[in-house]
Amino acid sequence: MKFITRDTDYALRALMFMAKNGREVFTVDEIARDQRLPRVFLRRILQALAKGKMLASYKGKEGGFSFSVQPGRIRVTDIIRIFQGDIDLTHCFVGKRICHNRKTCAFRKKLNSINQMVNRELGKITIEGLL
Amino acid sequence: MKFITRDTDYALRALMFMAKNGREVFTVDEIARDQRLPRVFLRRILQALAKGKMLASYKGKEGGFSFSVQPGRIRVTDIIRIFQGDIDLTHCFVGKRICHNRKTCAFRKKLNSINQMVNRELGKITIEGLL
DNA sequence: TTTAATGATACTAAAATAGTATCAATTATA
DNA sequence: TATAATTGATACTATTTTAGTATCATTAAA
Repeated sequence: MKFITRDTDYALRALMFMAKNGREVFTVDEIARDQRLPRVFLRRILQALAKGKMLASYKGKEGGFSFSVQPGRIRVTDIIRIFQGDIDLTHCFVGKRICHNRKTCAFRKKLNSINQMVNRELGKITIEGLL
Repeated sequence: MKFITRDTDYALRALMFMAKNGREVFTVDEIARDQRLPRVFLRRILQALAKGKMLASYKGKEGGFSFSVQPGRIRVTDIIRIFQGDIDLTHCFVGKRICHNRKTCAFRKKLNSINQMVNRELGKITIEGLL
């Protein structure tokens, strides 16, 4: 059961690396080298983080990526959301054919409360907290 | 984020159907027909449930499947376990390269406690409880 | 103007999931 | 005892998702 996909994983590693080395701007290449991650793939990941407003990006020579949000304010759930969408454990009964009574369904209620709990707890952990 | 795969889903539906129609023995075909599930696939699913000791199976004419555990004692987690393995949300950092300090890692601790909670809560719901 | 960076996007590869096909073994019953 | 109706086992195919590559365009510093 895969809860964290590789994009999320690599993103977290990259962000942790950046946070640890409190510098300003990092290029894809230096992160990839240090963390031993596939460059081109990592690049797309950092681009996504930039689109998701977690990082700022600078094109051209001497360019790279820097935090646009403090590492202490980036939650694990924010990263998961960018790569895997909202955490939603309630996509259970495919097509929902069985769930006529979605509002009263005990299973769904239970899944919902579990879901909230997972979100709440993961929302407490930030990049900084991971160091 | 897919928490429940299709096997698990179909298995739950089939079991709910069986539990609802308190009869003894059901054939794959009648369950498939009623629930509109792909027969051959469903068959493999019921076979797995039999291997997992949730159902008893009877070969030959007039054969089929029946509960070998009361529906009130079959937990959702039992079914998930059969098709998706143990619920484990802690498979995070691929290869664990980053997690030197696995014992002290705050993230892992958090994931572990979330995991326990999910298991505990889903362990409270049985097939009977889903009806 | 060159070089070192990201932006965007199309493509390929690998793995997981979903589903089919088929033959063997078993059992009730005509 | 032969037949038909079932599950057991297993190999195969198809689809979808995940992982990763290739490449050209754009930007900006030196």
